Amino acid sequence: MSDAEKPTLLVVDGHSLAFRAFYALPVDSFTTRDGQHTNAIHGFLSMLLLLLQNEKPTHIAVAFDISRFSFRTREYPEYKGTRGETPVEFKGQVPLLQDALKAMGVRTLEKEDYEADDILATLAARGRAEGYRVLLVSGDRDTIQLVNDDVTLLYPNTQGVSQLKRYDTAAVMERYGIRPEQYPDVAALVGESSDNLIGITKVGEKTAVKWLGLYGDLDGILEHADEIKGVVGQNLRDEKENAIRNRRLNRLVDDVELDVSLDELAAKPIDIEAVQPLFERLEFRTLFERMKKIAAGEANGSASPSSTPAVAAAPAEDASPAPVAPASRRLLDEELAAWLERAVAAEPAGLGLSLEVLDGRVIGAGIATADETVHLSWQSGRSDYAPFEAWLASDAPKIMTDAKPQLKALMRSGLAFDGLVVDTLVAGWLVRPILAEKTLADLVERYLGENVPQADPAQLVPEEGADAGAPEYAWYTLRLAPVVLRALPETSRQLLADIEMPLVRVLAAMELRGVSVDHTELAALSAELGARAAGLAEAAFAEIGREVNLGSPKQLQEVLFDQLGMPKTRATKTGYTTDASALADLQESNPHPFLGYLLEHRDATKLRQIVESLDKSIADDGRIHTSYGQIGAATGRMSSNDPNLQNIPIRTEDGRRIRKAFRHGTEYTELLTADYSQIEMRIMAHLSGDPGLIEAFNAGEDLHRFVGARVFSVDPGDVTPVMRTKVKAMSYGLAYGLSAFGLSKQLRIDRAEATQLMKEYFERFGAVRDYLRSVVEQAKIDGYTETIFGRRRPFPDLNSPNRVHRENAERAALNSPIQGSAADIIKIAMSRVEVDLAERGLGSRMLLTVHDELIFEVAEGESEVLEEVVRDRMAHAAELLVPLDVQIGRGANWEDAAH
DNA sequence: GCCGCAACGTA
DNA sequence: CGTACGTTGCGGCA
Repeated sequence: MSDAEKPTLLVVDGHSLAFRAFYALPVDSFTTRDGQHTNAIHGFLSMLLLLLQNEKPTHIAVAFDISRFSFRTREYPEYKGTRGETPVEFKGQVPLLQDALKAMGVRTLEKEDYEADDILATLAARGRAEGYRVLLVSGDRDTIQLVNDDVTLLYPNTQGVSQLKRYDTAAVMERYGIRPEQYPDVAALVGESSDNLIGITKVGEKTAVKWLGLYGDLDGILEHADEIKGVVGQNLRDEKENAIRNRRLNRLVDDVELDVSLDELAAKPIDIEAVQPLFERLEFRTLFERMKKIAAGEANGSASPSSTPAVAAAPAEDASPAPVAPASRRLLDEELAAWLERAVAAEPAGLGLSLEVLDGRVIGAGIATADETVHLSWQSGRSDYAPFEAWLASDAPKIMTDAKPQLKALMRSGLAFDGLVVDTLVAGWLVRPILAEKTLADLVERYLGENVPQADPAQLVPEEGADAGAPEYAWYTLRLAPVVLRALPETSRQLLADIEMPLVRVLAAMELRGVSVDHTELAALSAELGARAAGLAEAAFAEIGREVNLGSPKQLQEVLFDQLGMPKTRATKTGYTTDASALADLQESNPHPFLGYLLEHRDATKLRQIVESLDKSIADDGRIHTSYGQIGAATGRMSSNDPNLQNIPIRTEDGRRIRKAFRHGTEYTELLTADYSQIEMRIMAHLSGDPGLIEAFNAGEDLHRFVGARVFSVDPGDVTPVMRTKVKAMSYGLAYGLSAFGLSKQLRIDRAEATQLMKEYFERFGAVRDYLRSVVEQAKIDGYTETIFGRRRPFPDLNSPNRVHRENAERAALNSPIQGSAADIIKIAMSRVEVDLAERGLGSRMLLTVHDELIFEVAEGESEVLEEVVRDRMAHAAELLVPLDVQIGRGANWEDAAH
């Protein structure tokens, strides 16, 4: 019998697919008038209808888990133990889904003590034996083992359930490099965090696959475990029981007793009348229409396979050929002027622009409309390019990709620029602030589904007359913009236009300015720290009678735990931690001079590293030019790199000496620093509306004293330093999702006291707790959090069955609106300050930003006016329920300028 | 030479 | 068992 003649058995893992649908679809769009959530049902049925339409199964079953307990949990209670409670919003949908399936004539199956996957395995085996083509649909990777010539797995991708990836034997081999039946061996070695199965340390998919290639299967690998060298070999020998257990648990049972025959699973024609009342109740109008069509089609007996597969093989094969950038022309003078005028009129949303940069200077440009591109070279002082320069300087809208380095080149080349309306890279980051696309080619692939020919960056040297990439980049950029913008919610578009786009040139200017750093001072400090570190190392070696590499955690572990016999510290992936807090604990329990020397040595070498790297970063102009990452941080913050100027030490005396080396340039009289005090707490007061916290800020009293007075029920004057420290730690920890455990550890108080402190705190500031809870709740529903200015951050892990992942996501989620809103605010302030300084014609300039702090270089006689501008612009960047307080200091260097 | 990890600096 | 980053050196692997 040929495949086409075989009957097709479709078996769906109901729970796993409905669960995926639950998280893939926004719950608020799928709630009936009487409040019943239907997103899981809708997503599931929508997928099922597609499958019915396209796969034309002759037999269908949907398998469900009865509970989270099965023979596996009896055998290994921790199995799937990290999975949290199923959300009630989901649970309530399962019976309705089962009702809907019944009404559709689809048989549902469940079996006490087994998981749905075992039912899949059983039906797959039976189907195969009885000559069926079997299609399995499951979101559980364990089902990969069931794939063979007759059995195909359809696996949902991360986006949801409407797109299923088809895994036949070849696809499994391509994706994993192994045969399907070997998959459980890989999973057993690697572990499966969602099932709470721990694998062999340091063994990932690659290693596991390599071993399988060498030894065939898990048994073979274990037999030859002695031959495997290195740490991983030892890990395998030490932890082989894990792998054996995992393999036992991930083997699906393919002979579950089911009181149903395959014949009984024969697909019945959909009885529209039976389905109608339920679909009406669920308010599934379009779904009902689709179903009617399918039912009608079935009645017509159409059996030919559909030409539109619901199941996407990797890339679409029938896609029309990707459009190619129009050939570029070279234009000058009047021609160029005329073209630009036409182009600007033709593309009211903006022209695509890509600049060619060599050694930091502009040497050419590509400009694009939808169907034309122009390529031009540029040299300073040539009149031919006047129209181009005028266009650049005008506010005619321009669309770029990764504009910042190009704007820097423009600035260096003395070209005025205005009118940046979209940077597709920044826009793409707003769409996906985590894992954002990093290059034009990434963006084109994701949003246009095309490949940029020749992925060379635009900065390559173009031969005069040769076809460089700039016109093509400009053209792709132009086409990208509307697609990326469409992916942005309205609030984010506002954010892009009002905050991010103006910021691009501000950051470019700051990078160009750099900050003056005194090499002599750094060199002296480095030498001093080096000498100190050497002395400390000597002393440390003398204590243990040998020389080790103090920078090697591994060697330190030998010293501490083997040689000195100290108690083991907290475990890490590779052994036991030797971090500073652990060493401090050891020093308390097992005092030893070695520990003290080691800690001091760490401090000295760390500082020296920082000093050295800063020193190396000083450019010829005597200044350090950091780069700001506008699209680095998922919360919306900027980052700083090459070098990172946002982590210059401040807490220790030696650290502060580094800040002394950051000073004003020769044309300037001093540095000015301005920072927001307690901005995150203020944002929390605003977002939570907590009356107590709002009062605290409006009272103008020391925040921690005020809060301490409330929490400990004493007068503000009677708040002791200890009390103040405690509430301060609590307040700061709040925004990070601090637990009682973490609080107790940080304050070195016992758990009970920490719990009590939190209780007292929340009794006085209950709205804060309510707010933090609501952030997480809302994010679970929406799938993202939002800042005051509408910046969104998605949280796919918030509903992860893995507890560790989920709780991490929860803390990140509750922190995100706070940290992100602070970022929004300082970004607004930066742009406004920059504009204001320019408009007033001041010579003072903004150099650095460190999250809630801005550092300026003060021009002669501008001290007061600068302070006024900065304070005003920062304080009024946002109007919150509490005032934004700005602290300003001035001094010859960064340290002295701190207040 | 690349990579993951531990450690540690800042807000 | 506290969020967000970037940088460094070590050690294992190729």
